[in-house]
Amino acid sequence: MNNSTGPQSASQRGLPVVGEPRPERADARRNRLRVLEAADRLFTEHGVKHVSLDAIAAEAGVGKGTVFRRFGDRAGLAVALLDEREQELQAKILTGPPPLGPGAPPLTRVTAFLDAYLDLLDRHVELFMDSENASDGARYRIGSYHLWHRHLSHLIEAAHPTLDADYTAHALLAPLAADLHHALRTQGFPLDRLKSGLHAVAASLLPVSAADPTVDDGNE
Amino acid sequence: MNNSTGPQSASQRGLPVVGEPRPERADARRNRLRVLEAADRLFTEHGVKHVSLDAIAAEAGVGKGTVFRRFGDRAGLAVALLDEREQELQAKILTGPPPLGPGAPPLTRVTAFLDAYLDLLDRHVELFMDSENASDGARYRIGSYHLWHRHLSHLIEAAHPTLDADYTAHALLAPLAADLHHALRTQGFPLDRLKSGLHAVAASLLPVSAADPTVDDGNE
DNA sequence: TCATGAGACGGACTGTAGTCCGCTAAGCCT
DNA sequence: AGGCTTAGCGGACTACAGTCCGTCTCATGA
Repeated sequence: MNNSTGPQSASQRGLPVVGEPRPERADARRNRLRVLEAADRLFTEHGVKHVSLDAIAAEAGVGKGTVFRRFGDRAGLAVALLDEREQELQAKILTGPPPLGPGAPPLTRVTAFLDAYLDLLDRHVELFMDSENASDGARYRIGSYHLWHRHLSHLIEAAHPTLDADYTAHALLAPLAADLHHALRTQGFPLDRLKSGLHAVAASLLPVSAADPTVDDGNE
Repeated sequence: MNNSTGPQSASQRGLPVVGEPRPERADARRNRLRVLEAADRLFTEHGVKHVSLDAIAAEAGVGKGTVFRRFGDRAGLAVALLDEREQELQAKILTGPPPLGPGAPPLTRVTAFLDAYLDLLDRHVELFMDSENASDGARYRIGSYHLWHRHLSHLIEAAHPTLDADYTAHALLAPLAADLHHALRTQGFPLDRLKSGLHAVAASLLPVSAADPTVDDGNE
């Protein structure tokens, strides 16, 4: 899944394509890459929330309109920057080896996903905050959110068919909100505590199957 | 608990006070009430997110600076408007009759709280969204969030001492984020489904005590 | 090669959040 | 009552997100 805005996609990634309406124009591609590089650079240097889109446009040597047409808004730009990192996790989930990938029992896969996501989130909190909060309800419109949701939903359904898997998946993703993560980390919660806390929640929701290893209860 | 910004409080609410540094000046009080009324009126009339703070200041007949000095930012104004409604719930929890108030077994009280909060949230989603998202991490700095958190944390601790009550309380509050609630309702989830979904999560986390009535599993 | 038009470009423009600071007046003290 | 201190006032100002639209360029096919 590719969350970047704009008519790019398979063709830009070297895949053979047939029905795609129109390939990305050369200048468009050049500018897209310039903007992403500039944003990456400035974000790293000054911290995500101290960089304005004007500054990014200037650094990239393009007009402001170009940035907005391409990425929609601040959230869209953050999403595009996170895309690559998230795709890695998405690939591991869909086709990688267990416990993230298919093959392991549900609770094990859920736990592995939560850990992997928390690691990713922790490494890029600021960017995640931008991507989730820059516009109202942005988090729930992003493609990757839907993918995480579908993944959890299937696992929950498999492990416990009488639960409302759809809702429960949302509830399990809710504590992964970038905002909350940032607040807790700032309050001094170590990452491991957040992990084991969430493990305990997941474990209590899903029955342990015979194949699941024993799961820590999340005590301190 | 009173979340409004500014030197108001007990003395304005008719309580006898001794050590409060300085009472609110008459003009300050007058303007504070004007702003709240104006905001309430405009929000109701045009929808929260279509009303600017300039417009509120104008409607209230005060300068923009006055609004900001008093409420800090957009989120602060929303918090002040929600304050009264939330205080009602807070009172019921602290001193009201069971199941919200003290006396009922933990899981029952948790469930009652979740229901009551969801009702409140559903009635004022837009205002809640403003109060939680208008500034980064605002939700976790609001006084009332801490109160809800402490409440759940105590109940969790009582029902299941080996859990990390502090973290688990955050995790249980996470699905109550205004943003998520709005997104799910917009997607067509009925309120009752959100309630029973959360009940199921709470019930699986906390052991049912002898005194708890049987709890519905949240199935569809 | 060149005419053509879809689509990209970019910067001026708008609207809003939030800041600042010189001015005003409330309330206390004599 | 009158002066004085101090909190409150308010609007001009800044900075930023996001829009708009006239201009320019790439890619195509004749």
